[in-house]
Amino acid sequence: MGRAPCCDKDKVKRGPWSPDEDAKLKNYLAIHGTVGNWIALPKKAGLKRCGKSCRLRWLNYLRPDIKHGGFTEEEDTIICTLYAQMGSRWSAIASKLPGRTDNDVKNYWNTKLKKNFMAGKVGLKSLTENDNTIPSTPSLTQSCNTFDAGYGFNNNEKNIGFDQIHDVGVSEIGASNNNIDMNPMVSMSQDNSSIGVNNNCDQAGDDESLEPLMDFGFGVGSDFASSCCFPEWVDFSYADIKTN
DNA sequence: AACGTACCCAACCGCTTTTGC
DNA sequence: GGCAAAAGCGGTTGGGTACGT
Repeated sequence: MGRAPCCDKDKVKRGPWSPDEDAKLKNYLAIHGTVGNWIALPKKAGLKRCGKSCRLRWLNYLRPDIKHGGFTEEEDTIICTLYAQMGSRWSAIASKLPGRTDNDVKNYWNTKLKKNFMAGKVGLKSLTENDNTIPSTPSLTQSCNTFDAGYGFNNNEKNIGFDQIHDVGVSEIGASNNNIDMNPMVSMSQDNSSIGVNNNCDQAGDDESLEPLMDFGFGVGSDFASSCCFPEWVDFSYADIKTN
């Protein structure tokens, strides 16, 4: 038994919205506002639509503050930066882009931006002390500074390439995980789609000792690994952490 | 011109989270 | 605190269009 459907699919219209339906929805919301019950809205507004469909149509298309044009380079950079930091949390990413919806950002990423990102055509934004663009997050890794502590990376260096962190030993991982406090190794998975932490308590190089730490959710090609860089402030605390 | 393929994006689906009783 | 309903969210689908052969 699944969850009960939110509406009777036989009695509601589906598919693309007509200009007439858009007008009805807009008019209703102009008078009554968006605060209220979306499930009851279609009936009140004279629409044969599911409430969820009405909500989505309003949020993704009809809202007056929606931007309908193409994305700017600045927006590209912000999306890539935030994606690297928090993964596919599209609503959170969209909230940093005025006028953009989560659906917009998601579609744009999946169809265009991901490819450009992989190809290294889109850079990542560097974080400064006063940069409010990026939400503050608990840090799993201290990123560049951590690397810097033991391995002499220049603190002013903005970018660390995947090829640089491939199999590089680090002196400390920011998270307090007792299993990885003995000189862990950070390694890329074979397809470069994830980073694992190798607990040095086990024999180095033993695949079974590789603790998956981070999964990017996309198969990063070797081109990407060698061409793409992450700035020092990027942490991956929001990335999916797989357990065995 | 006809066909196949790739791309774009609106909309849907269903799971998770939040809210109200 | 428990439950149900509503809202929020991310993944996926499908129709339309552009482009290449």
